[in-house]
Amino acid sequence: MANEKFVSQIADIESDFPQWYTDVVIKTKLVDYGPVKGTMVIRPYGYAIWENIRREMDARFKRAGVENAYFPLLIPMSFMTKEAEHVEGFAPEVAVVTHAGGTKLEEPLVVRPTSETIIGHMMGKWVESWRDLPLRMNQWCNVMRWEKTTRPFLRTSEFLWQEGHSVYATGEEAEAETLNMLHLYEEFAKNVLCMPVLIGRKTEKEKFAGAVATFGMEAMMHDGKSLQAGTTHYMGQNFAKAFGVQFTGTDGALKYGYTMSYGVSTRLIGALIMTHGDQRGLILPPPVAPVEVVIVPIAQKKEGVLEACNSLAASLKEAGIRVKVDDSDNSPGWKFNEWEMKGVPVRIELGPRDIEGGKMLLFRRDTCEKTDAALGDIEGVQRLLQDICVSLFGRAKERMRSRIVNAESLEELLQGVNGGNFVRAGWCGDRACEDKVKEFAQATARVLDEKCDHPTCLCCGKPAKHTVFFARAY
RNA sequence: CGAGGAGUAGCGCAGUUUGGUAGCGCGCUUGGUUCGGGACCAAGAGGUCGUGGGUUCAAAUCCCGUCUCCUCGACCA
Repeated sequence: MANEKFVSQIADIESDFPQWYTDVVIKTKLVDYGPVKGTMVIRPYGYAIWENIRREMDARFKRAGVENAYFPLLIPMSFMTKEAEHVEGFAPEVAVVTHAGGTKLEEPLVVRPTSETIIGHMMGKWVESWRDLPLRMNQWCNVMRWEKTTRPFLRTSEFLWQEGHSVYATGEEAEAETLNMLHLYEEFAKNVLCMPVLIGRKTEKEKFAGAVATFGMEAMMHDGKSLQAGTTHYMGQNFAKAFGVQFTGTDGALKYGYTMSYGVSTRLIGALIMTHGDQRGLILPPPVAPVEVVIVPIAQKKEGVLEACNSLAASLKEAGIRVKVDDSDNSPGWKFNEWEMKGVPVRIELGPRDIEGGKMLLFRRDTCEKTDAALGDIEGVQRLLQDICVSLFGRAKERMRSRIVNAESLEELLQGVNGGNFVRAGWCGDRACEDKVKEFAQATARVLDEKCDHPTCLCCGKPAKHTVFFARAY
């Protein structure tokens, strides 16, 4: 059987999903564990996925008019303490530099867990007039949060991300941008990651430390658990006031700006793996796959086989497809399994028989179906890649749709999440009821639905203020 | 920090009960035959047994200390 060894070494996909996940990530050589606890070394294949995500995301930011900038890794401790809620939220998980240059520092330096404070500090210097607004920036960088438990990509002490930060003259504009970026993320998830998401506002409990409102996009994993795949935050004037981000308006009055921020991280790679992957390993959506098409020569030492493969590869490359010819000395069976495990969307098998008959064999990773095609049918390959995108999104969307259930009581909610569902339920808005849900069903409020169509709170029975998507989360 | 488990070759493990030559599988190296779903043969390289101390003629093995990692909880993108 195909992949028997691999499958036998990993835990069952449904019953022990996190272990499956970790094994797959390590075995497919996306990452290694780093020497420091909770850190990962991202290998070239894994990093190439991130580079593709970054390229696609960057293009969208540029189109939206956001420019890239860079701010320092180390932040003075005093910056962190300027916004009360912010420091309270992040204090437990920051790494602090106390010594440098062989002496103890007068003021400790925080390794950034996020850059609101240092960017707020610089915005305070850069913004003077209404003409300076809006100021919209993004940075690609690494951040560090000393988490207690970690898992590659999903939660690591250090991770790569983009964080966008903007300041506007009015709250309405900043709030609108918060939603714009949320929708940008949603579109990105759909078209680049082929991953359906739920978007919406977060509860007070789940909101970013120091924000007025937080919005999130949540993706459903194979096992029905939820993964926060991106967030946007509206800060109001909280950070502007803490860092003196003031400007003179058209009326000559001195006013505080309104800030917002948004970010997605390498966690998206984890989301991809857990959304699309199967027992054979990864399934990567073509837009982010480091290799979109792998060509496996059969009997590659025979006259003309490698030449035919290389020539086909050249044509595909010409058409803008990321292609690789696996001319290594491994057996074809090995190569099939290796590249399936690594999630390459399309494999082309090309041997003496095909060359003679002017054919090639196409294998699509999402359904594991094989079809014949005319040798050199580049457009056919392009169509197939396109079809894989549609099909991946379609089946993930269908899975999510079929796994959203409604509940009117805690018992129903528990039953729902136990069955691997997202559960829609009414909520009165009280923190106590939210905590009760966590305690009773280990489920948390992921996002609030736009409409409220449940009459009562599932917990206390009082009139519902919101309809909430509850789920167990990673 | 609470509970449980594990440290022996690059990886996965056996050996520990009952002290006595450092083992197995995979991987790696070399040569050859192969190649349409994880091929085969032959030869070879590779180990401070986490670490400190103790008992002993003799410790991977017994005793005491210590460090690290993993899983589950509380915290979190």
